[in-house]
Amino acid sequence: MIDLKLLQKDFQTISNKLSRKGVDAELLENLKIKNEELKVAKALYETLQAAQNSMSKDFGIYKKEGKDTTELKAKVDENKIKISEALETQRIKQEALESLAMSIPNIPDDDVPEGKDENDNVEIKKVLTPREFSFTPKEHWELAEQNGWIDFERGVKLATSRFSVSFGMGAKLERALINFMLNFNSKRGFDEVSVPSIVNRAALEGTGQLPKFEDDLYKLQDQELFLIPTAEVPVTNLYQDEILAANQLPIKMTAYTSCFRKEAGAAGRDTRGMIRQHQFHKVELVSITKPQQSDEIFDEMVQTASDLLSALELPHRLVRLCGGDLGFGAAKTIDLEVWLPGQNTYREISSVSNTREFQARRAKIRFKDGDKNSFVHTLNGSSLAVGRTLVAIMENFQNEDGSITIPKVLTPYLS
RNA sequence: GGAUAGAUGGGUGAGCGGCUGAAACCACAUCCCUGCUAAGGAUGCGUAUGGGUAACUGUACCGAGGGUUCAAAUCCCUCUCUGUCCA
Repeated sequence: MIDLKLLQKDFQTISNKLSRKGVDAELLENLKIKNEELKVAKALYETLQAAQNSMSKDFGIYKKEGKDTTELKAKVDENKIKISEALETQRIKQEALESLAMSIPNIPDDDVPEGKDENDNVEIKKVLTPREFSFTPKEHWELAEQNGWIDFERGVKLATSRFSVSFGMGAKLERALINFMLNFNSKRGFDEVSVPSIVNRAALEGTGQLPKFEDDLYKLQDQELFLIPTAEVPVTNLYQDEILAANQLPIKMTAYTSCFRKEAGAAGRDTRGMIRQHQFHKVELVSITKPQQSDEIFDEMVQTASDLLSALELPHRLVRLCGGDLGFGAAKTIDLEVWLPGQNTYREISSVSNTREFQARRAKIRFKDGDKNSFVHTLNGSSLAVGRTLVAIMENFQNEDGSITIPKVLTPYLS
């Protein structure tokens, strides 16, 4: 959630910044007005309530002293009607404000490039050089089927389209990758956690998936519970509504979970293969930091994901997302894109974001900042998407006969 | 699924419907005293939000949501969660 005080104080700046994320100034104007209206309504209610409280106190004193309370009672009853009216207006204003405020995305950092969509993202650097093939490299689905690693039809049989099944070495490799990634991240100081795959509405509101993106989520039929679209949700919300001690920070965590996404609006995109599935494995990094250390930790997370790809000998590049491509909660994001020779292109395999205090404000995650409480910064990033890593391994390590060489670092995990 | 007990501030744990935003203890912070593997004393110490330069002060919050009342942590209802017992 954006800082309403800041909006009130420096409307133009906020509005300019958010316009880069495609937020209409009118919407913000509206938010500002709603905020002011709420303040007025609250002030009225509180004044009336103060009067009521003081009269009630008098009432007690009167009774004790045996004085007549008829007149006071009349006054108090009259005031009571005004209070209930004032309270109702305040409640309506509050709801209006909240529902609007919760749907406004985070303010992008100043160094976020201008741009409309992914075509305006800015490459930072390439890491490792893609190998030269003496033959035409195949795409991963062909290799996956040829090697008997992945069965797309049977996934559909069990569930629906965009589900797949891994067999044999395909399944083993997935498991090896998960373990390798978790160990790698642990060595970099990210503590391993294992969390629920189902979360409640408050958790999703905390990280920003709700209320705006309910269509992307799988929801349980009988309860207000959802399948997680990313481990970011349960892991970040671990500290929801808590005030952390300054010396607890930074908290750096890594978690493996399955992720579930409806991929609404992705019709026709990546329909073939396992680039875009409804269920996929992912190892995530989440950090909770003091504001002044979040940039440093952000870089550390990007570096960790990049080093992980390098350890797997996968060529990749770092891309700074432009304003228009930035996610709802992100102030800045760097994507890691892995080279896929079969597709002859770089594809997203990790996305590292600093949400600054956007999620912390929603999830009420604070820390003791000297003698006052401040919001923490929260960051998240994949390290890495397992399915896409498997895809990258297949395409980069393929041989002319369609067989696949296993990256050296994974062999200890496969014995 | 049924029965029953419970849910209070960082922790333990009091709390007659009004003087309770909440005793006490622990923890924590600052200071004092003293000095030896310690102890003692003083003060402060919940969260959010409004007003005020500040001192200070208004409002709300004792699992959540409703209700009764001039007045609710305290009474009533519903729900959630936890413990125990039964199936």
